[in-house]
Amino acid sequence: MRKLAEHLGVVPMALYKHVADKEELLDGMIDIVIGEVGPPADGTGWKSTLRERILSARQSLQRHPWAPGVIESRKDPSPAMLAYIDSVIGVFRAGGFSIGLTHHALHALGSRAYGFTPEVFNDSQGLDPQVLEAVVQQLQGQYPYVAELAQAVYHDEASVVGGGCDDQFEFEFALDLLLDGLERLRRG
Amino acid sequence: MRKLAEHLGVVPMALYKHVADKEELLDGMIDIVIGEVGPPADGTGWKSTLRERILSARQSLQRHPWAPGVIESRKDPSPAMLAYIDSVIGVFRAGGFSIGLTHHALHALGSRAYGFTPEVFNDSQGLDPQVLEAVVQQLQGQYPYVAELAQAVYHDEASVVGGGCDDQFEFEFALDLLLDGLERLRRG
DNA sequence: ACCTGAACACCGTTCAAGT
DNA sequence: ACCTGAACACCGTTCAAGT
Repeated sequence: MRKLAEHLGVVPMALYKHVADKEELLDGMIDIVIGEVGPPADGTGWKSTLRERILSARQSLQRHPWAPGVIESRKDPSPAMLAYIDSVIGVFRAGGFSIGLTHHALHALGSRAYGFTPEVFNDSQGLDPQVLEAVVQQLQGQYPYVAELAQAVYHDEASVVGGGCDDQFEFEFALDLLLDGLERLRRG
Repeated sequence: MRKLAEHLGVVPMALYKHVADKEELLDGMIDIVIGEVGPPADGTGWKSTLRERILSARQSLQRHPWAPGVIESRKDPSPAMLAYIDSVIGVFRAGGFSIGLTHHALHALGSRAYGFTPEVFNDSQGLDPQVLEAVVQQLQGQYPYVAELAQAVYHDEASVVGGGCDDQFEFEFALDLLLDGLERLRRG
């Protein structure tokens, strides 16, 4: 709040005439971001409709790196979140999913439904080949499998793409794994 | 830090003789939690081995509700995290997964590999039927699909289990969706 | 080796007051 | 209707000092 006030050239307490507290501010910020997500383009089957929509949400969120953390910290869904999730449920239902399966599907997608996945291990940024070599060397003894994986992901791909892994690919990989699995369950 | 110090009946600064800063304290705390996870019981195929291990990790984490949030906030993996993840990779590799597919699999599992999923919508706690009715009534207009789902999850199941959804079931549902999909890719 | 006290640089937020 | 100033109740952490 203090930083924002300073940025606006105003005293901290001036903000509290426009916003009840910090939580309300964050709620509003998220509402704007989610509101930027385009509507679902229908007519191509539930899977590709949902796929495009989720990837579109991902694009919106990528313009605001702070958003995932804030979204996770919300305790109640804001109106825009409800509207978005309502339309996602709508896609499932129109695609022939039962209410129960739709419910499980939402849980399975988790935050991915909003276009992001909170990453516990971050291996996406580029790494100096020399630093990598040293790290791998250190891991080798106690964590041989981690070392092997790090070697493969960074070193082997480094010559081609510049090292590290492709976040977009990983996101789509997991998304498709889930969507394909859900389609199978829907049919069964 | 101040709360912890008070809890220990000591002045805040006394803690800093045992720990460099708050981050180091949190690192140590999650090291202990991850260390509690039992070793993988081998000999039943990669899928059930990994399944049991992840569900065991989940059990450990459930004893410490603060753990998921702290794990996500770590920027570098602690030794126990590395050891755990090393053994998970080991299960994949022993099961015949290529390094590349193992890498994608880890990303797809995400925090689920550690036994938790950060939930963006929390519908697990029990709800007063009267409150539910009022909420559903309000949602009906603007968010019909959300209303329908809330109705189904809370009301219909309320007569049987007491309302809300079964976190354990949802976790296993998503986990199996991913593991089954990975098995299919491994074969292909 | 371990603990203490006072202080610093931060937070979000209240309250009473100003225009 | 909007902004201000001083203050409160918190944080994590430094520094110099005590046993």
